Amino acid sequence: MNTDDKPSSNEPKTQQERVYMQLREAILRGKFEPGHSVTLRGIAEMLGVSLMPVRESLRRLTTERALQLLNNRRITVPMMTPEKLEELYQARVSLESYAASRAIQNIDPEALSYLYEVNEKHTQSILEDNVEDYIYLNFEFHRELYRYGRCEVVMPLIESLWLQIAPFMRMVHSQYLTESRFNEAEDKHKAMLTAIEKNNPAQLKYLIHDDILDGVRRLQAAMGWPISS
Amino acid sequence: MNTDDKPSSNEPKTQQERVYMQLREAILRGKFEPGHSVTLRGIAEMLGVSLMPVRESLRRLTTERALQLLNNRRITVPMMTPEKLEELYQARVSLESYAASRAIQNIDPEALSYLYEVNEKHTQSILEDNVEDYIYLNFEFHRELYRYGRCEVVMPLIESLWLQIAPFMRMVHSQYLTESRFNEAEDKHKAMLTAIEKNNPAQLKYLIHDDILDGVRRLQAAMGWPISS
DNA sequence: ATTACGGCATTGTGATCACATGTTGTGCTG
DNA sequence: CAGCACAACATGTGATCACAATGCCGTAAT
Repeated sequence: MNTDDKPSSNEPKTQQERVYMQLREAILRGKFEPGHSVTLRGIAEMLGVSLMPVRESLRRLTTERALQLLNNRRITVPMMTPEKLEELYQARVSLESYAASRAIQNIDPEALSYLYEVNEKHTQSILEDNVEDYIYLNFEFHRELYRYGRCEVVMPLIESLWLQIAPFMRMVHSQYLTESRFNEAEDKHKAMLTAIEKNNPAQLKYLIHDDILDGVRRLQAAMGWPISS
Repeated sequence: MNTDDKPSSNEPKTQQERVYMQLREAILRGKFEPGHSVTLRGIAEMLGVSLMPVRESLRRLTTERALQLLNNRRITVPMMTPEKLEELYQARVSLESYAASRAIQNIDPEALSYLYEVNEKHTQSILEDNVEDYIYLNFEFHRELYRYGRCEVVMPLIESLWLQIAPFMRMVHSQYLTESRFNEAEDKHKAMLTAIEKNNPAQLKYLIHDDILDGVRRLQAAMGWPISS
């Protein structure tokens, strides 16, 4: 009798969903190298499942532009170009600023403390030189923040953008290390939490813009590209 | 020898691609009714193909949020809510303004004349009460405009948003008829083309915002929802 | 008349095979 | 040694079957 209109449950029921989540997390951890090709049978063997769940998962990921389906029927991790990076930057700023401005009014003390906790782990990952944790926890912090904006339309778009830049976050990280060691005073995430506590949406949006731009600048530097305005 | 790195060719080679394009166009024509369920075998029988291409196509469309996969394993056309509409509005304005501002500098006279042509057909569809053409040609005009922005990242996001509102454009259209007949002076698309000719990005962005907002308002009215600011 | 139960039909998912296409390696030829 | 033809392999796509889960509907008990 339970018609159960909810779009989907949280715990994956199908293998396809599990495979998708695993691949997704792997991408968001920077485990996928740009330009490398991904094969159905390779993934299937790696995860110990048959081809079908992998097929559907990769179809999802190509739709989200996390992977690319060349017309030689080969699936690869897309490369980056200066033009794509510029677009990713603009789109992230627009959508994430919006998500943040919606979230700021719904963040209660409990949520805030959890954000502090995530950021603490993020900081730890930097000190420990754990690159994959660094990449993943950065996204996790942003996701946890925007979560309270309840953006059921915008959030999937943002996550699609994340999947597209994630493979290049290793370069951002390495650039991080070469140019300057982690500085507590420059903890942009912590500044965001302060802006939230002071209920200052404008400041929060500025910090998000700055945070995203910072990553873009590092990636441009690591790629040897000219730094945009 | 041709490695052919281009992401995909224009002409669909696989059945899955053909099925996807057909379903996509059907959605962008308003042929899919909100709340209705879509079945694999139903589509397969309708299009005369087997289950596999349909499976992959529907997986793509659910990823783009054009369709919804309930946890009863049923695929349906999503309903609209005031909150979703608000998000769709904000996201469309942000992304389409950006796409337009990028496009305006690349539109040559030839492109402009084609845009006039598309808009002419769009106007025709209104006068002929051809609802599906009206819905589709509206998107087609915007797509053709943004095309010259060469937004390979942002464009897929915009199209995802279009797929989500398309099923509700019939209501926008009917509201169009009830409140006021088509007025040549109110042809927003023509005003956009004028803004392009005068090379006025700010005006173009304003007109796009206004055009999108106009549709949102009509939908809100048709749904009996309060009109947002 | 209403509700609960049970059997049947429908539906998405998973598995397996066949196949067209593209890739790679190898040996022949100039 | 370079260039090319051809075979062997790898890979995504399509088709078909099996199956568990879900929905649907008629029947019967209260």
